[in-house]
Amino acid sequence: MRWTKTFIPTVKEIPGDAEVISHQLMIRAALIRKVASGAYTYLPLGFRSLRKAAQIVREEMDRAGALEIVMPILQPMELWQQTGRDEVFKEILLTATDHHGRVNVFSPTAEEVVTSLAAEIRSFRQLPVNFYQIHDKFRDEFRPQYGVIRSREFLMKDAYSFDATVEGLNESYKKMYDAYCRIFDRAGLKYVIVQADSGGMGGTDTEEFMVPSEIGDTLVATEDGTYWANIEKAQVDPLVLSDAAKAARAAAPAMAEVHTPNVGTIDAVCKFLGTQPADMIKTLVYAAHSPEDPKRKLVVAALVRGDHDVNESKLVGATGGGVILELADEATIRTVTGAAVGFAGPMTLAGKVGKLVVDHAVAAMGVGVTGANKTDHHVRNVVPGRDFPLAGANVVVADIRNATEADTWGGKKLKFSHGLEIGHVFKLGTKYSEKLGARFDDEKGQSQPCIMGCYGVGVNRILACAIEVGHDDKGIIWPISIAPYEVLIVPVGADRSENVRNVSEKLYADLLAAGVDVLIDDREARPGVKFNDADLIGVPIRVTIGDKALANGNIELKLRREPAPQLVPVANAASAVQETVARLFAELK
RNA sequence: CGGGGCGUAGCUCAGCCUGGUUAGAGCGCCUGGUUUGGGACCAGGAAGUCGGAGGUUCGAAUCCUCUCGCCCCGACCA
Repeated sequence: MRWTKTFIPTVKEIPGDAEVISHQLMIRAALIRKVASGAYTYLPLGFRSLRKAAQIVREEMDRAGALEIVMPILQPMELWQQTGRDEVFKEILLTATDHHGRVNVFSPTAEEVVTSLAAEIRSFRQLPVNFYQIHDKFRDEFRPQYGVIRSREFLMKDAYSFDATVEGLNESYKKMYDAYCRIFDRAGLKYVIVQADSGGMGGTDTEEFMVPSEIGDTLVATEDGTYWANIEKAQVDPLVLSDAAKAARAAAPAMAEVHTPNVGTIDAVCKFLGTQPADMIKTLVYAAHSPEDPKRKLVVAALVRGDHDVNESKLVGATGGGVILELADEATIRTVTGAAVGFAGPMTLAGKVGKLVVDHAVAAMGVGVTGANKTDHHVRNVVPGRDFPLAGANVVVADIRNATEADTWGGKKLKFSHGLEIGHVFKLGTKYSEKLGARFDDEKGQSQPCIMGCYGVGVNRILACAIEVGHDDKGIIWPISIAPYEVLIVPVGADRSENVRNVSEKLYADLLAAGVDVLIDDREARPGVKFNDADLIGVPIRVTIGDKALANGNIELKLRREPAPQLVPVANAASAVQETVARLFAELK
C-alpha cells in the first residue's frame, strides 16, 4: 500500500479525552476515532491490526477443533428470561424494541443462543462440539473507559463447548486454555493466568488471562508467584483469635452505648471515639433475591472489620449462591435495625435477618465498636460470640472480604498489581443446557444435559494491551503479528533523486511480490515528518532509502524497537527484509 | 445514578469572571517561493450555526433557565 492512497491522519497533539497511553496512541497513530462514548470507528490502519488479531484467534480456534459460526446480535429477550440472565445482566443489557413491540437484546454474550442451537444435539456421538464466533458484542457499561479497553461495542471471540462428561469438559477447557496461550504468545503479549470470579456467567472454575499493566483490574499473587487471582476471587488465610484478643475479650466490660450524633461513617466514628477502623465492626445489610426463583428473597447482614471491604461475590457464595445481592434500601434497613442508615450493629440481627454472615476477621476480633441499632448511637465493648452469635441456624463465619496487603494465602504474603483482561475461560456445567433443553442420549439411552464451557477473547483489547505494554515516547512498537504493516519503506529525497525513486519502487514491488505486508511512504514530506510518523504508527521494520546510504550502495534497515539501523547492500535488500520479517515472526512462536 | 469539569475553525486550546463594532492563537489544510536525513521558513488564503433551545438586555461566546453530548471521580462502607 502507498501512504498517499490510504488514509492515515496521524495527530501530533494528545487528544484531550484520552487518559491512558494506548488510547492516546490509538488516536494519534490513526487507528481509531471516537464516534460516541464507548463507540469507535476503526480506520484503515486500526482495522488491519484488528483483522490480524482476529485471524490469529481464528487460526488457533480452528486448530483446536472449534467450529466457526455466526450468531445474531439481535436476540429475543424471551431467551434471556428463560435463563434468568435478563436479571443478572440487567444493568448492562442494551435493548431495542422493534415495530411489533418485541424486545430485543443486543448480545453481550451468547450462551442462550448457542445453547438453543445445541438443543439439536441428540446423541453422545455428536459430542464433544465447540462453536465459536468472532462478532460484535454490546454492553451498556456504567462507565466506558480507556478507549477500546472498555467500550460499549466491542469485538469478541466467544466459544462454547458441549461435552457429555465432566472429563470431556476438562479436556475441552484445556484445549481452549492451550489455544489461548498460543494466541497471546503469537500476539506478542506477556500474560498471567489468574483465578477469577465467574460473575454473571455462573459456573465453577474460571481463569482469566491478564496482561500486567498499570491500569485495570486488581490482581493478587503470593510472593512466590505460585498463586494468582483476581481481587474478586483472591482467597486469604482466615485470621485466628490471638492471645491478646482473647485477653481483651476476657477483660471486656459489658457493652456500653455512646451517643454519636450524625456520625455514621467509619472514619467519622473513629475520629469521634478516638478508635481505629480495625477495631470497628461494619454491618452491611443486603437484600438478596434469586433470578431463578422469584420467591427466594432474604435479607443478609454481612459483618466485616472497619478496615476491610466486603467482597460481594464471596458473600453470594457464603449466602448459598445463586442470588443477586443489592444493598438494602433505607426502609429495609430501618425495619431490620430500627435505626437510620449508618448505625447498624450485629447484636440483635441474627433473629431479624435471613442470614448473618460474619467474616473470619470479625470472628477473630477481641473487642469492637459497632452501630447500636439506634440512630445516632454506637456501642463499645462488643465481644464477638458474647454479644452476637458466631454460630447458629442462620449464622455463618466465612471469608467474605477482599484480600489486603496485610493478608496471607497458604501462609505466603500477598502482593498486589494490576492487569487487563484479554481472555477468560469458564467451566459452566449444565446451567444453560438444562434450562434450554440442550440434552443428548448417552450410551445407555439416558437423556443428559450437555456439560458446557465458555471462552472469551477481547480482540480489541489485544491491540490496546499490545500498545499499553509496547510503546515509547515516540509512539507504538507493534509486535509484527498484529502490526498494521510488517514493513515501512521510507524514501528520503525521492523528488530529487531518481536513484532513490528507483530503488524504493523496486524494493516495494519485490516485497509485494514476495507477499510481504509493506507500506511505502510516498508522500512529498520532509524526512523528519516521515520518521516521526513512522515511529508513531510503529511498523516493526523500517527501510530508509536515501542518497546518503545509496552512495555506498546500501539501504538502511531499522527495527522500530532498536535505536540504530543496519546497512544492507541494495542487491540484498528484499531478501534481508524477508529474513527479518521471518525472524520477528519466529520470535513470537 | 450522584458529584465535578468541559463543549468556541479539521485538531489542541485562549476569550467568558467584569456583556460592547469585523471572535482569536498554534497545529493542520490550500496557493506561491525558499528549503530538504528527525515534526522547516517566508508570503498569501480558505475555514467557526461559539453544542442546541429559550430568556434577560439597546446589545450575549460571555449573564440566567432548560436541554443534549463528552470527560473525570464516586457508586451504597453502616
